[in-house]
Amino acid sequence: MRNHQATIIDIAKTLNLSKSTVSRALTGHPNVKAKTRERVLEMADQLDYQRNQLAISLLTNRTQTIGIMVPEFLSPFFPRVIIGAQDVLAQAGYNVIICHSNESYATEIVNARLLLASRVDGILVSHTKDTRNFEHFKIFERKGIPVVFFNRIVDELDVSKVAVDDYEGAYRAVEHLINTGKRRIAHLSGPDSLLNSRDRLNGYRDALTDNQIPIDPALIISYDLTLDKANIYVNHLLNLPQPPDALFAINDPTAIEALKVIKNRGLRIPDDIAIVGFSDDPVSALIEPGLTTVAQPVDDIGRQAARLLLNQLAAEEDRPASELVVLPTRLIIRGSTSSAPLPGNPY
Amino acid sequence: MRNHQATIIDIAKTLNLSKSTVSRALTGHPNVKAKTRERVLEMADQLDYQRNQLAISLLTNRTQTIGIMVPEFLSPFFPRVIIGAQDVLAQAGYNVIICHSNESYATEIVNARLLLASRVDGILVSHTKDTRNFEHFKIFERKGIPVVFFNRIVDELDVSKVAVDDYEGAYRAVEHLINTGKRRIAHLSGPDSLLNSRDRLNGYRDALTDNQIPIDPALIISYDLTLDKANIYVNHLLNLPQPPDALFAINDPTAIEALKVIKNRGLRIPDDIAIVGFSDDPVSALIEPGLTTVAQPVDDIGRQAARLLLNQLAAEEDRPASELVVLPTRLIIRGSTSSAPLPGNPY
DNA sequence: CTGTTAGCGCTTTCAT
DNA sequence: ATGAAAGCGCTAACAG
Repeated sequence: MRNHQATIIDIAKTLNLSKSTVSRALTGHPNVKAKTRERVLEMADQLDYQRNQLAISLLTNRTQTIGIMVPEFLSPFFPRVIIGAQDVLAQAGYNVIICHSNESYATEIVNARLLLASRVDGILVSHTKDTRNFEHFKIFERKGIPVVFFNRIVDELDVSKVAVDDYEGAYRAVEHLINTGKRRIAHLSGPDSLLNSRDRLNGYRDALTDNQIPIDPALIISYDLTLDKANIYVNHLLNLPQPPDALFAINDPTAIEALKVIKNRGLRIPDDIAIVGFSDDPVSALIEPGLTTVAQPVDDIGRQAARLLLNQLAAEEDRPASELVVLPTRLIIRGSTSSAPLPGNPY
Repeated sequence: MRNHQATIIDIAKTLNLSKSTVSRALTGHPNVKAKTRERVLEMADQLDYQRNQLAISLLTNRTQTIGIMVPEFLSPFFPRVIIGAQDVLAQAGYNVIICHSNESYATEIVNARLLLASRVDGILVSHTKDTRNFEHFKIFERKGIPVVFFNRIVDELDVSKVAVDDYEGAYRAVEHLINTGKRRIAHLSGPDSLLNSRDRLNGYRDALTDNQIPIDPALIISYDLTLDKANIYVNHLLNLPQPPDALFAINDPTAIEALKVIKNRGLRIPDDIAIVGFSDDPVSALIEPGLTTVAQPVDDIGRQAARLLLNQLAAEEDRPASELVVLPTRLIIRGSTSSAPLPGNPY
């Protein structure tokens, strides 16, 4: 059974004060006699009083709560982003509600409604791979609730965004493969609905073209990020009449799945086929061989996104112009592309 | 700038109705003319109306929100538990606020206050390794807000709890090491403040004793789960005059850290030294050699904890008796203890 | 079927 | 320095 939760009225009654005075004492208003404040504080403590944030939020139209929407958080990427964001937001006095949509567009819409009903003051979003309509985010904009996209960002919304330089990261990765002598470089790409997926694909293409390597459409496979599909596609690539001598994967989980398949088939990595991933998930340093990968500043993505949101929140009057932050990536070379790791390489 | 958010009063005014009628139409109350309901719904849609959950919560004294407190969520364990719990809770119409205390007792207390002020209907808790005083959880109990502990549970609170059979899991793991011929089995244990740490230690001890192997205190090291310390302790163990021939680690991250140290020193696994972890983090199957580990039903821990909480929530009158659920573990044998994996082993 | 009224817990004028 | 009263958005009696 739910017990009665102490309210300022309870404190007021016991102390023979008005609730106004109690409220003032509790919030640190100057116009309260020191003695009175002391008595109020003591009684509040004694009654296990906790201010009811709901009532305050209803009054002020501010919940001090930020919603974070991510497509999943089983892989280590999004939890790390969330931790970074939460750190910055907590410092500014904001709480956080986390929603994960499990890569489902329908769930994402439900979650958006939920955050709207919870009256969050702003949201941080990385959309699902199936999201092509962004109407449910525009509602926030119309209501003046700031939205910041991160990692998976969208052109068609005029909001602040944080991304990494996916094009550049992909370009450098493929360039590295070319430098190690690879020529038939396959790309296991993500769905076309994701901008970062398209950017990485473009980086891959341009790196090949700039190095006079023709693009072979048979070596480019776009898939929906479901790992068992990755398995199928890697096998498909290896069964080609002219199989690839290198694979650039859209992300680390995909690369690791590929690595497993390739090892199972008894091929040598990187001699028969080299592999590069994207993100530098912690696993990538632990597996054998270590996975060469494009590292993203994961924490920073969250921190920056939170800061952009705070910028929007700070503006009392009309919304400040939206900002775009693009963070750099860093190629980390490990055994999956280089049998003799460079000396001095910290990995 | 924050725009005005449509309220039922806005709808009522535009339609020349009373707000009660609008409220009834919106909540699906039967006593509304079909035509009226239709007009209300249409106008609500047109105005981007979203019910204000704050107002309802203030009225009903129910927020339909559950707080989940975890010590960290960088390792994959807690995110997986949270996903399981969230799944069950969402089905019952509850939202979730996630707090992580970063293994800090002080942060945990702050988070508890926060959840109290947010008026959550219940909480799921796994406490920090530094939590020895549980007063901040007793406040919930006093207010009649149900609390369920999971994974890291506590004897001194009379609440529902979900754990795995840590003792049994540890016992079987050590027994397995003995069966493979190991005799000097070290244990890298967790802090004494965690019950599951103590239980695993007891399982380790009893397995040795039952097999007539004397317990050597020099081989038991209790540490604070900070991975760089694990590194130091593993080196320390290997430097002993009589180094261990096997290591049972409190969890997989510790085991993997040990594995790295041991490989770096050029020792053979499992011949020179075998390793067993605890939890079966996904990494454990990917590293080389694969890590033998005690698997926990991670999803189920979250689901069960959520169910126990719903049981408490469902009870209108006095609180139902608290329940204890102990889930089984399963030993998964991989290369770190067995150079020739058993045929038919799915891993 | 619809309108009126009270009140959830709190902050904030406006009086005193 | 303190009290009285209004009101945030909503639901739920209570009237009609």
